[in-house]
Amino acid sequence: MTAASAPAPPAGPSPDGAGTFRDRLRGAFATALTGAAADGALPVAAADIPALVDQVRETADAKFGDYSATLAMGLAKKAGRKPRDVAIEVATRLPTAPGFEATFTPPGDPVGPGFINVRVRDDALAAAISAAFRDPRLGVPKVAAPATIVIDFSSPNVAKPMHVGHIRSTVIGDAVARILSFRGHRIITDNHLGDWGTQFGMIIWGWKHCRDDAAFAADPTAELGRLYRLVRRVADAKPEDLAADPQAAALAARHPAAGREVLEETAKLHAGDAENRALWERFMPACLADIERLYGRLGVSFDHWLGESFFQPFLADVVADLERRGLARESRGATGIFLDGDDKPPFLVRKADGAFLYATTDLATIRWRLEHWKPDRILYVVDHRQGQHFDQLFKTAGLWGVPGLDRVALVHVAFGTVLGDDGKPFKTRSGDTVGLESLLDEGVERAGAVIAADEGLAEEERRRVAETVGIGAIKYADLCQNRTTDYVFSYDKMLELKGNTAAYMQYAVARVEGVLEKGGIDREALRSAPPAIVPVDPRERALALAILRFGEVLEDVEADYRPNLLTTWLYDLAGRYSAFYDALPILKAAEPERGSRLALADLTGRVLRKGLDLLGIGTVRRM
RNA sequence: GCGUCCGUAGCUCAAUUGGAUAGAGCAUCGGUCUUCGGAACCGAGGGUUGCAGGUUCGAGUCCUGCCGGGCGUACCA
Repeated sequence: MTAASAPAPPAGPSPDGAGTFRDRLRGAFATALTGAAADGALPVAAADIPALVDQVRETADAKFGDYSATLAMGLAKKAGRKPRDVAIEVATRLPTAPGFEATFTPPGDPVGPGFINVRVRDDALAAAISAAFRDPRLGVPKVAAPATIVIDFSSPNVAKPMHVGHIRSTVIGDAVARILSFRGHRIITDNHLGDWGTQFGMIIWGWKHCRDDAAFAADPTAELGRLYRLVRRVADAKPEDLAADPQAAALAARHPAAGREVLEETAKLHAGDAENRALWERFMPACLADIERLYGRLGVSFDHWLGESFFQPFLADVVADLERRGLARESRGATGIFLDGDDKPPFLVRKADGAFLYATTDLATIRWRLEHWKPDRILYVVDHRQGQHFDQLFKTAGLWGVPGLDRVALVHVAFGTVLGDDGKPFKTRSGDTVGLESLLDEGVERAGAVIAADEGLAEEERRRVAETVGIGAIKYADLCQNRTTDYVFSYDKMLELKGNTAAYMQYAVARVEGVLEKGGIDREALRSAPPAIVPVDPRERALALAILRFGEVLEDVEADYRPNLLTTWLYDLAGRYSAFYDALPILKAAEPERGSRLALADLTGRVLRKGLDLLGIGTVRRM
């Protein structure tokens, strides 16, 4: 079992015309290295070859060619030879690999300490663009070995309205699901709702002691959210909170044991108490309707909604099984697994009052998923602050001995916190957490103001465009950042029309639409009779090469579950298109350039749209 | 205290996981144009990558020690 990181995705390098350029080149390097090893020219074990060909990458600078290999430098030490000699040894064998010469120009002398630089042949580039142009997958190959991957994301606490804290898990998880699915994996998305924990004890206690029936009738989730916040203060009974909240202070004075009573309400719910169970069943539909409306607006959906309550029947057995195997034991009245010695905090699976914890649920969930879905990987798209929990969870699972655990990769896809411009967690001016709904509303409203300058849009269309641009901006701002770092939330930055933003990309798509519309081009006809591709200008070549990196980028995204690699590439692609479009006439050009450029423009538009779609971001024809 | 992540241009962030001269946007300054959508394109200035050592062909990235911060740390999730 791999707890910390994902297994390398199947590279599937093939030397013979299929796959991305990088795949083909890696295949050729594998052939060359295998040959060198067989001749005894280089000390290369077959098992080392995948890691070595991994060092074949896009060049940092176009002047070095299109792809570059750095493997000679590392190999030189093992071989006891000069890096340049090793590079020459490998490079001279490349042209003998099947299909190499049809796709690449033979590498020249190694550069610097031993870089092997390779350039794609222009005719191979043109052929690949033609193929991508006709391909519904836009030239992106499917993985050779599809995996079954469970993605656990969003997972809101249903007792309170969704807020800004849910956005990253939802947006990143959805994008990862879309990308891996397009890559050809079997994806199972599961919304592991928090629908059974102490938060329900709080709202049940609140319901019994301080509910507002009229408010509940008018807006159930708002009233439940109010109860949750209020009872939380009462139960925690922190002096500074109570000082700021007279109502909570009064309640706390009347109910000094509120904290214990909340836990008792939770325990009663878990024990099957009829009254609490009925309340839970009454609250749930309203909670679910609320969050489903938000998912609809975000364009996010799930295959399953197996929340904590679903796994409740299995929890006692999980603990019993852990005890039977000698993993879990009693301590201070609770039950836990001591993973790091007796003096370190254990991984608790049962509290002293007998109630179970989310650790218990997570273990039961793993077992259930293994039994029913037989996944190769389970991804948890969850806040980095829960890193320690997942360390302990994965460690415990590794010791557990449930069938299938030895061959599943459990991965915590962690992400940073959303901050306000003061560098602290994003809050409203009054210090409350920001509701997701109002966050989206403000984004859409501001987007509306930005696009208001366009005179040609009818009111109805303008609203639709504002929704697409506003929500796209919020999602993109999140996805374009390295997911492991915290990021500062700023409407002004995310709605910039230049730079690495959704609006810039959406605008690039709309410009492509504009050109084709202006030229009266029938895109279906264009695609059924594709024009010859003649990339004569360096800017055309750069654009074509970028388009064909789509599949490589998606592979890189999967390797570390990093959607920001996709946004970076999309921004680069849109920039190359702008440079191309600015410098070279399309409609006014003579054949064969006209047809070639029309095809490049159309293909760029489709690739940009597909790339944004894989991020869960929509596009518009006009904006 | 222990664990963990981070410190990169004035600001917000990248950097293909050890590769070639550390890149973008905003802001500042300058240029292009008889607009296929100028919401564009091209360019300039701006850096001792927190500090000090070390490892090697090569370090923002790995190791050690400091300085400064975020987060987590027994019965919430």
